[in-house]
Amino acid sequence: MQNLLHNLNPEQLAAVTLPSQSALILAGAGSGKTRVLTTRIAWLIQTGQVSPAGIMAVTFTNKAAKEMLTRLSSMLPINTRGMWIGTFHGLCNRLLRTHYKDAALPQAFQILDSQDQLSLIKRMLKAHNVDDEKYPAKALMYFINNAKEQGLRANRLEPNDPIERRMIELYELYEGQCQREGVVDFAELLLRSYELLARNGPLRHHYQMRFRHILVDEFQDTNDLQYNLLKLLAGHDEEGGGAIFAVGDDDQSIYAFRGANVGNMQAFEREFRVKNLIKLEQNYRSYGHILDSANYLIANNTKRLGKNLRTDAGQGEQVRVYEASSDLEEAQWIIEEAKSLTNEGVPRSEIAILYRSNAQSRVIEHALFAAGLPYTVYGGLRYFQRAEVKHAIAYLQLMDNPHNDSAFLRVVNFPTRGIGARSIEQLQMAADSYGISLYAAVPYMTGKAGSSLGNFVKLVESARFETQQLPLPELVRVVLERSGLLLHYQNEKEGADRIENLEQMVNAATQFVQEEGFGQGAPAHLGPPALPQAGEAIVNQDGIEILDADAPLANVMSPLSAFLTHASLEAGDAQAQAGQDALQLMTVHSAKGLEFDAVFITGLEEGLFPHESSARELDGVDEERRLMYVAITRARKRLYMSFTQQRMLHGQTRFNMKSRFFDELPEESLKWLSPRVQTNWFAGRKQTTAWDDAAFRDGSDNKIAQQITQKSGNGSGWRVGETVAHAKFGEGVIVNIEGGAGAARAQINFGSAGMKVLDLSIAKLERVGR
DNA sequence: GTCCAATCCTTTTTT
DNA sequence: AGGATTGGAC
Repeated sequence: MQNLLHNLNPEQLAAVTLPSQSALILAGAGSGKTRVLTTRIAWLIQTGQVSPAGIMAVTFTNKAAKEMLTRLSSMLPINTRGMWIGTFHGLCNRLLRTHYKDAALPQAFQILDSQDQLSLIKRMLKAHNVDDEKYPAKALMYFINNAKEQGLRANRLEPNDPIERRMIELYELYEGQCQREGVVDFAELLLRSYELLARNGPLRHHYQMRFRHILVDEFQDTNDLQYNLLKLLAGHDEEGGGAIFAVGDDDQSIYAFRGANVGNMQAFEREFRVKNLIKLEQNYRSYGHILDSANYLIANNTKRLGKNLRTDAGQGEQVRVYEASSDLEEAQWIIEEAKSLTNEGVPRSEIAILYRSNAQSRVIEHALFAAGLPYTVYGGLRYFQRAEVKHAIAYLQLMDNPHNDSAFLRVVNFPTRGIGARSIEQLQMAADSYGISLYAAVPYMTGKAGSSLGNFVKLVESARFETQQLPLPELVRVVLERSGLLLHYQNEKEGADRIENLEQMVNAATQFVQEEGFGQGAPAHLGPPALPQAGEAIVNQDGIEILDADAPLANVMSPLSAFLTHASLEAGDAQAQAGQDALQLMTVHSAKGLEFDAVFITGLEEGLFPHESSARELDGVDEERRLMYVAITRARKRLYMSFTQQRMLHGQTRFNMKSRFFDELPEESLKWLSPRVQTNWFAGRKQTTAWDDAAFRDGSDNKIAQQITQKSGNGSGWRVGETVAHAKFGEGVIVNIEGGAGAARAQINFGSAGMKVLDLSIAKLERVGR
């Protein structure tokens, strides 16, 4: 115990040792949030207040869940298996697998990822001759997910207009289709679990009695359905429920765009009558100037619970700000700074380059590649999402649940086996008219189409038969062969990588079988044992005994089903081998939860960061500001910020003003880097276009700039890309200049004041020097 | 059934 | 610009 609690600061200690009541911990960035969560669990168990089985801890990412498990097992000499620690989706999956009958699901139900979900919707729209101009698949998907996240089924939605009426009908059709195929989407995992518990009193009561302590990480990211699920589990409206220990940071809520509701924090405080609100404001990560910047910036947001980070680490270095002339030059500057950091002894893996959107990485990657600097880009295509891996998975899915139409269509003619669009269309019609799956409709087909489809079915059947007794990794290997996938990619000229990815799957299966505790040689198809290990019996509505879902997955599903679930729920990090010494490139979103010695925040321009689309959304800029807050607080020792006068985006050159966020940072914490001497990077570059001219004039080399203005110049005395100030419109950036000397007019982007065309001989403009 | 050219679309991302 | 998707030609 002494060990457990020592080294905690007073607030952390208070949080860890709170009595068994619901509590809200406002944990600022770098304040030891994960430490508090895990120590709390360990303390509860060690002091005998709860058994491991009485603990449920929920996170949003698999990474966070794993981290928690690792830390816990280093603190306590206990088996973590009895505890429910995982993501919302992972835990719901476990619940539904155990109680699949009560949830009205087939035992081998499969999980659709977003890709599969979209393709199912597209297929459905086509089958019902829906005008996809009027009802785009993506819009419908958004509509459905949104409804589910609010806990609403189609029959509970009220249409406001004919379009919505149709959407609701389509939502209903979609649900029917999923049910027929035996598949569930991500939102469905949660909604089904919610409904299962809401409907089934004895079951709900059982879990309420079991989970005395529910701990929730990143509470600010919960959506309404997740919050309601928690309320149900904690028995909020009922007698004797458990306690929820919620940890979150309203300032780091950056997922509103996908349904997260920060309001859940206030709602939780109110509805659970939280007496224990503890703020963790001591930061152990960053130096003073960095924290001051973060605090100043976030103070511009109104609706906050209020929190200010502090540190004992001293002020440290100022934040370095750099204005580049173009995105290319920005990238070049980053490279030089990164090189000198490396020379100072900072490992490359401790240097992060952050950007608002993925599209920005290309320019930087290009420059890094040219400079020969090793780098890793986060957030690329994940392993289980690669086309060839999805194909192999589809074969496995068909073997486990042949009624999964998405899987069927993905591979029925891949590798090609002479089954064309025509045959598929006929099959589709047959399936629709009988109301059965494509696979089940194959026997109704006649003629040539019938025989080739029949052969495909035979292939799947025989693969299943042949692998009946094989353990999972062996099964995967056989399927790779029998499906013809390996052969197909062997004949393709760019296929080597794909083959490697496919063979990797055998390893993934081996590792999976070991980690999940399936018997080493257990046949992959074998269902769960008839008598699962000890678990309390529960009597359901119909008086039938069911089992508690505390058994390992091995007891509720076959190795194959479990592996497929794993593939959908944990798409697999693309950069599992990212350990090498490389610069870390990622979006600000994916940087959440990470920290680095040195951080570059790039592209700090109006329209990019804050992103232009945020202006249209309610509280959109506030969310962008929180995003910026997250970015700043990633840095331990050194922070860089950069912006550029011009940038290529979607094939067009844009001239942006520097981000408004610069005006919200404390001046004394910023160090505006003096313009550097021009490097010979520019040498030899053609100067034919206005863009190139502008690229030369970053203010760092005024002589050259003036010369060029005079030579090529429009004689107006102003140049494109320059920042100017106007008495009425404020600061703006010159986007274009038309006409010659004396009659020049400039198109100027005044940001919030809009785009204006001003006559340069009349308008009173001032240069804004930085 | 396959291949290539025209067309579309582009915020952030996890499960 | 670039990639993913779709439609038409063979």
